[in-house]
Amino acid sequence: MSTIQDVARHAAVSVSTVSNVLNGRTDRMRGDTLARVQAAIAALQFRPNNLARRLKTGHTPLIGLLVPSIANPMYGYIAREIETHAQERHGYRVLTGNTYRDKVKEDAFFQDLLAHGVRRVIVISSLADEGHFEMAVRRGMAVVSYDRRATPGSKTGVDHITPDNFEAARLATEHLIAHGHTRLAFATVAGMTMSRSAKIAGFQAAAERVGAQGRVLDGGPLHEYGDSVISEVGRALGLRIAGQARRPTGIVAVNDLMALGLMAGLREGGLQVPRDVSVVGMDGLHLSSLSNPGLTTVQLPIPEMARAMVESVISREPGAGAAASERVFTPTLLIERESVGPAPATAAKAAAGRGARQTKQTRIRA
Amino acid sequence: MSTIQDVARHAAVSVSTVSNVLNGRTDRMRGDTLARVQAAIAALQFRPNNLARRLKTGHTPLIGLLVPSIANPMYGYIAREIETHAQERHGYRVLTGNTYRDKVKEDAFFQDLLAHGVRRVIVISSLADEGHFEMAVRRGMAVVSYDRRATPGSKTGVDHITPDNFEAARLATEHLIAHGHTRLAFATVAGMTMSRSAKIAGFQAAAERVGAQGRVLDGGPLHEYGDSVISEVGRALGLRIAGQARRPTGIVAVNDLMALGLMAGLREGGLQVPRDVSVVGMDGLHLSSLSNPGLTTVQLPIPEMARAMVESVISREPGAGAAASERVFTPTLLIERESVGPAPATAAKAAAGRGARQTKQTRIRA
DNA sequence: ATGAAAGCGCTAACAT
DNA sequence: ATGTTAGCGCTTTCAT
Repeated sequence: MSTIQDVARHAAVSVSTVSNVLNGRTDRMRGDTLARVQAAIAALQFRPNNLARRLKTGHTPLIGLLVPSIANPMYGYIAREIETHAQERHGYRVLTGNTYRDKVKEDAFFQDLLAHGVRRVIVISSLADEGHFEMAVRRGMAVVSYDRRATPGSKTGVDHITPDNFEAARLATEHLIAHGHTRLAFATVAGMTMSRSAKIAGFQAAAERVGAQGRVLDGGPLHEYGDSVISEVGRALGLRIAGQARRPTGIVAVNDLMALGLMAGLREGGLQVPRDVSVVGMDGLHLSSLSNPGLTTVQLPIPEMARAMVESVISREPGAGAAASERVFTPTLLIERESVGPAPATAAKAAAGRGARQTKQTRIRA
Repeated sequence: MSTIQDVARHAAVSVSTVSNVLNGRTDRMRGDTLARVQAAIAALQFRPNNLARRLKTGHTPLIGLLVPSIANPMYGYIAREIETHAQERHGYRVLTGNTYRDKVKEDAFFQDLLAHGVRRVIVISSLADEGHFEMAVRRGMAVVSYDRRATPGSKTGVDHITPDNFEAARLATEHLIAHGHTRLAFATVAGMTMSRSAKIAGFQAAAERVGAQGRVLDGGPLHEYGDSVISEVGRALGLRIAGQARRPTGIVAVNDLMALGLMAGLREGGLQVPRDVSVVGMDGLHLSSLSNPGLTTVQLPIPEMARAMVESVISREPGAGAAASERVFTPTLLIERESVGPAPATAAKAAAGRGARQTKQTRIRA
């Protein structure tokens, strides 16, 4: 690998002149000098060393990305959108870390980012405590957090980008209500995060509007390996529900993976979706179109949010402890597939139509 | 952020002494000196700057990871295993890039890694040409490639870690044969990669052994957005197959996502799995346990391979153009679920048992 | 318009 | 046992 020195020698100029062309200050030199330097750069296949550059400038085109587990298709999707946008629009690369929702691992990741000179980080976490983010900001980082609201009044300087979880859950619940369901349930995992409680609130608001019953069913805690097994919690819950005498007829799942697991559990428990119970997911993962029956779900604007996070974290001055900002992405879409049917009580006359199962992928504006 | 200078001043020693404790050369000093330095480090919350360290040593604890798309659950899974192992066992962090199987993007990623001082990279690619990897090795990188065999006789110095694709496909096909299927097909996407052709060879070897018919069905090219939509190719293929008069009764899919899409397409075409046609996947993704019917699939030893890749890329001397090594992970497992049934011709007497669908998750040793 | 030189924070000879 | 010092490759005043 050739260095700036080699180029300077080759072009018979000083290193500062080379540095100037590298940094676009071409107006400070004669045209032929510029040409000579450029020729030398090409001839030597010179690539400036980011390391040295950053040691000097304190800036590096790297974004840290903290996710519970990249094996979770939802986070994989977000991560891909983030990486692609950061790379294509800003030339930034992404340093990804799996934290398994563990505070110690999150802290360690922040430490390492700092040591690597990374000053911009996007956090997808569910830890209630935002304390370590604030510490990071104090240490000179720009951080944006996904799927949680800003703590009111907090001056952390952490930006927040989040889907409108309340609205998403409300939408899902209204869809069930529109199909005649009144025995409603919300299926989630143990542990309350901001996004989960917002979803529950949206669910209950819709249920209360029509005076329907709205239970919250907690499938239990996540196994240590994070969310790639959230579907197993759903499966266990589905099995449990199938065994209940007076079970709900319409269920809103906290996310698509949960919904998929739930459907599997319900099936194993001898129930049919949507004949016996209807299920709605949230996320709008591509996977939801593959299930049998196809999962009706509320699609979140992932690419838009990913883009917003990248813009936010790159535009922000690292370490500037401004007031915490917050952007909520609200128009959510309901993708109608086959996992929702009429409530069993009124199902009789619709039963004749069963069997002619086709892909109805209507998009309804929120 | 305090520097090594601050620590030295605080402990009233020289920077080299601090550097020595940082690098474990504690035997070169008196116990009380060591204690003072450690106290100073703690007091100042000092964290060595990786940047500066690496500028000096030329070494940085970072691994580059190149994947077609992290949104593909299979790659997300591998990436998580790689990251976790690299981090926990070696303190390495991972810089991930999505390349969409595009040579230009792959090249650009290698360039950036070089500029960032990253000297170790794990490549999950399917590009036929390995030329740019060899270039990377020549430029001083240690690279290990997943899911492809070493080019015989090549002195590239690229390590290869791969599942035994031939054996995986053979196993899947034998399972179909054991259920009486003789009209067999292999479902894949357009474009021949090493791993795909190995799978096809395994499929055909099994088919030929019993004189069965073994067609290769190509669902068409992947949409530009890479493999998160490979299932759509499967869906289209499934639909096409459903319309064929003399269709196969047993299908081996190139991977789980393809199988899931295939089942959806078959279903949309009015066919039932496994009554009308049986399907076997390959990968063993957790998702395959969620489908309806549950997907019978050949499980690949992902965690083991991920670990091997990390060990390989970390232990190898960067830039050392040794002979290309190759490790094939062979004992593959067949996970039996519900997507395989008896071939239709002999299905009559088994038909009575249908309906009592339960989760049979037997593991058969390969 | 171009060059000389001082570091950025750290490591590792090479002193002492 | 501990300290001094010369860089790693680059950017950026400050000179010329």
